[in-house]
Amino acid sequence: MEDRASPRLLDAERRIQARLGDRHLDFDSMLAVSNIYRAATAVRRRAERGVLSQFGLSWGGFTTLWVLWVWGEMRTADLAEECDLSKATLTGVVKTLEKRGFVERRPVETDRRRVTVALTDAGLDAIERLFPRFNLYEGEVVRELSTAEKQELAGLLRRVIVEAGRQ
Amino acid sequence: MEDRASPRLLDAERRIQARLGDRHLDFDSMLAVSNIYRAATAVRRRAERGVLSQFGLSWGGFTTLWVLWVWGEMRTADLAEECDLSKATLTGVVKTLEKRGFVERRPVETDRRRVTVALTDAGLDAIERLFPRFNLYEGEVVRELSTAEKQELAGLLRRVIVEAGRQ
DNA sequence: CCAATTCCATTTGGTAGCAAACGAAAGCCG
DNA sequence: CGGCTTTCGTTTGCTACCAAATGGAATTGG
Repeated sequence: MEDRASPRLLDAERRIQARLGDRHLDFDSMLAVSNIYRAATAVRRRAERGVLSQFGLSWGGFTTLWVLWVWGEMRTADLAEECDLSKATLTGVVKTLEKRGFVERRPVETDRRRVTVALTDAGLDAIERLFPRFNLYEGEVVRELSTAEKQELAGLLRRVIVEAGRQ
Repeated sequence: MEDRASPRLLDAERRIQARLGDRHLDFDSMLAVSNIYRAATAVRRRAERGVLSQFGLSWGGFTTLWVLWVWGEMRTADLAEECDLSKATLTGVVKTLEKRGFVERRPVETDRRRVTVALTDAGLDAIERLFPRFNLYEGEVVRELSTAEKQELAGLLRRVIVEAGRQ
């Protein structure tokens, strides 16, 4: 692999191994995991500085808007689950989206503990204009990969998600 | 791919396409990108709730400790670069690590604007006990992948990192 | 029915993360 | 030198993120 060939990485591996003494180092797993994290950071950063900044949205804000667009009005708990956020975090994100006028909270008549969240007209307009651009951006960051490689990547990651998701 | 086969995902794809009308949807890129982000979140969450919580460290705190361990005392700017954080963020992380007693700031004699950061004895002890466990954890989250697949994954991600890194 | 429990979103208190503004220190150059 | 510019790390102001605590609302058992 090209990663293996990088002199910088070989140096790092040597240094780590030196500090570990004769203990085992699982370098392949280390590289896979750290690249997952680095890729996510790079991808998020680029999106937030590019497409998303035009609408004043964070990654989490965009995701929330997108989920509401695709699935429609939702209860807070389900929305959090779908966005892969804690309920506490979602409360904050929704607050920000409300401030921007993209989203509104609606009390549930039958159960006054509950609240649903739905897109406003402005929110609908924003996501409809934003999503095609976001999808183009997604295509750009994986432009170096063939269709088969994109699917391969998604599949490998999916297995990691499942494994890491167990508790 | 199994992703393709999931009825939930097919439903989502249909709903998105319905909202897009006849505009093009690059579903493969979308799936690749969103899985990168989901995997990173899952992996980070599991690490912070597991190994890292025992030492009261966040992902960023661990990374910083690890970089200092491998590369030794470093200037703030270089450390931020190596940890893939902004200088501002690193200031905060170092502050937390100082509070925990893992790290210390050292003024640079020859240039009083500069500061270096280095592990304390406690920090060295922590990372030496922590890293082997962390590396085991890394092995666990990618346990479903063969060595070749781990390398394949790392390589694919690397190409995404490079592409997303261009501004 | 009412008391105890469970369920729900929010609040609280903490860390992490960024960009932009700052202030101090070096360096530059006439 | 001595003023201008650049280079540092930090601060400021904001959003995001979590776990745990909270308080109001439903539900359940007796």
